Amino acid sequence: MSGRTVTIAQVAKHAGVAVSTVSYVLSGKRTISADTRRRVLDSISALGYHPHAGARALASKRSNVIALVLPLRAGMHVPVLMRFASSVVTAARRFDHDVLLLTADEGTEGILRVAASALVDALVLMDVELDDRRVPLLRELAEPSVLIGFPAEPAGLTCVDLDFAAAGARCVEHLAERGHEEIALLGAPSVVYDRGTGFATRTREGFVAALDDHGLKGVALPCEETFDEAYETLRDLLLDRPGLSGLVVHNEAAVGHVLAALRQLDRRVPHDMAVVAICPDDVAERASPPLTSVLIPAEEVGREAVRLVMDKLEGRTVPDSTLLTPLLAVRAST
Amino acid sequence: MSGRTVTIAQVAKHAGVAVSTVSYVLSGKRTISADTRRRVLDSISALGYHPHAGARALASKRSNVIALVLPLRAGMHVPVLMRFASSVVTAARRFDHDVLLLTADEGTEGILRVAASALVDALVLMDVELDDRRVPLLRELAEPSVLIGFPAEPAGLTCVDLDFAAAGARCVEHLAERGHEEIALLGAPSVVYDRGTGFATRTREGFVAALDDHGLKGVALPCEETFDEAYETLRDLLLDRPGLSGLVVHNEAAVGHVLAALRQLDRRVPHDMAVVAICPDDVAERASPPLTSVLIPAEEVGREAVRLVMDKLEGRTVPDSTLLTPLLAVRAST
DNA sequence: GCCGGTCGTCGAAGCGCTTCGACACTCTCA
DNA sequence: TGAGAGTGTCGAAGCGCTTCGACGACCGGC
Repeated sequence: MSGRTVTIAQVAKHAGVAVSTVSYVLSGKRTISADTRRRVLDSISALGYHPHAGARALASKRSNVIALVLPLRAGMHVPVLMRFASSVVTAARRFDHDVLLLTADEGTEGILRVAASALVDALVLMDVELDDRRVPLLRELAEPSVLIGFPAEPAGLTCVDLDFAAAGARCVEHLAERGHEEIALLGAPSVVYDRGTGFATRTREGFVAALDDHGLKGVALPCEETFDEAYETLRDLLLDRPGLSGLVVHNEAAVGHVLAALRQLDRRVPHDMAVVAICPDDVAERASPPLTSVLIPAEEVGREAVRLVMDKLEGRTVPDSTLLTPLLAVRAST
Repeated sequence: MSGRTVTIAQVAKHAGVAVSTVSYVLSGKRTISADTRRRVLDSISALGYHPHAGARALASKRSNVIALVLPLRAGMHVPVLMRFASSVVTAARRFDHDVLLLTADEGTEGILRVAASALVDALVLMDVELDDRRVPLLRELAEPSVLIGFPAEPAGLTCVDLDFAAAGARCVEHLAERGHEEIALLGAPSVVYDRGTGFATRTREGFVAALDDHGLKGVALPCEETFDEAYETLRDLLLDRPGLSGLVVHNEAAVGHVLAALRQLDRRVPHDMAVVAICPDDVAERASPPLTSVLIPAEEVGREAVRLVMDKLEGRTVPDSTLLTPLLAVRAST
């Protein structure tokens, strides 16, 4: 509001107290009388004071900024990533922290840079690969970090994610309950499996294991994200397995194509083919018909990641691994 | 690399020079002999020195961070937004700046906070509405800002965007050249028009004006983003206008549905219906058939926004308005 | 009535960096 | 040969904040 950068000294003068008193009012680290506190707070809002972030960081060794490392690689579904990202920002603000956005082009260099320069206090990493180049660096860093997703060797790291194995299994279970005996999983594009991305692999493992448990026949296939490729995959699948009556789709970008392809192939949903999706709620709801789905709790994951990283910042010990239980919402497609 | 935070004083000692000399080597603001410079740079890498961001910001009054304000509102196509965002990050790094991510939930408060606390030097705002609540604030701020998109009253602001009016017109022109006489624009969801978002409105205006110029018949309609709604819109449109032979689709999320609906309605592309899309290249290429499209040059827009904001930071004067010329790529759909 | 213990506040010492003025040199040119 | 103009480097003064130790004032207990 007012002219040029207001400093804590001006606030102190205006309120008739010492600079340190203003600081203690703001941080609450020492008791301040109600009267003084009010005078100080009044002065702060009268002058429109905002503490200088750099000065604060220098003196307190805390920048109140966390890094969000978001590679945005091929085959990742961007809207889903953004829901994570957005919930990380919201959650961070609750802890009075801001979020610095790091993308992949700088590689691990960028992580080192923002950590070593004390630009950030802590890091949240998304889109984690099984064999992730960032992981060794994280182990060396003094700054705490939390991964959204699991690398192959998560020992000593803090990871949080939906329990995708349980999600895959939950879909099978649901279809088994509905009496289906032969089902298929259409997953991520094959490039995602090739890269060894954890969530895709783990869903498939959970799916395959559950097939066994329930005595069902079935198969797990990758699924590309163009209509034509999805169509072909599905057509071949139906030729191969005429008894197929249930489909689990774990691919937000392809789910629309799969439904269109089923339409084209004259399979009605759910009458001729039951479909369960693993995707965010809004995608499932907007499909036609609305899809029974295991929702990806993006908000919860982001919030949890921030909570964990803040706990680590405060020196509290946190569990290495946090798996969120999948929830299945029944809609019109099964 | 090394133990704990290395300071400039340690580098100076290691290199046998004064602290200020190290600083000048880093900033290049005074001439330093080649010999000294080398000794200093060697010490820097030997010790693994990274300047403390907070200290630097405090002393230099520059944080080397810019804010990216990204509301993520309903109806916006997230992957497109993220390409902008990602190119902003990349471009900012070229200028040795990092990017702080701000979302909408804090409202204009957040903008004021990061600017007043000197957390950021400048701001880039995305997803600008015609009547944007953030605009008045920007005018008051000492920090320079650039908008990606145009508000209704852009005087005194710096705005950059694709020239959507020209894009709409370019599509019409292309279809006119191909001999089509009656065409339609399927645009954003109606909520986006209702909100008065600039790019949707301006495309429509360009489209309508070009219709006139080329003596074509046609109509511009909003288009929702579920298959069913897109299907209905299209079916009604075809009933209404049996002579319709060309379609312009300006809606990344719906373009797949429109193609699926045309398939379902037995209209082959491009034989029975020519389709031009306004969307990123990869969406156009991945469609079946690949779509003739006006590409949204996300990378270029982001880069340009950063260039402008850096120019303003340096005190250079910049044009109020930067419109990027649309480029049409002909593919299989026309 | 004195002692020890909070409570509330202050002053000062940094935090790690940039930048300004000063200064010792080395060249040039008169 | 000496004045003037660069060069290259240094020391010190901040930048705005947090935090530590100090110190009155006030409390209850003996």
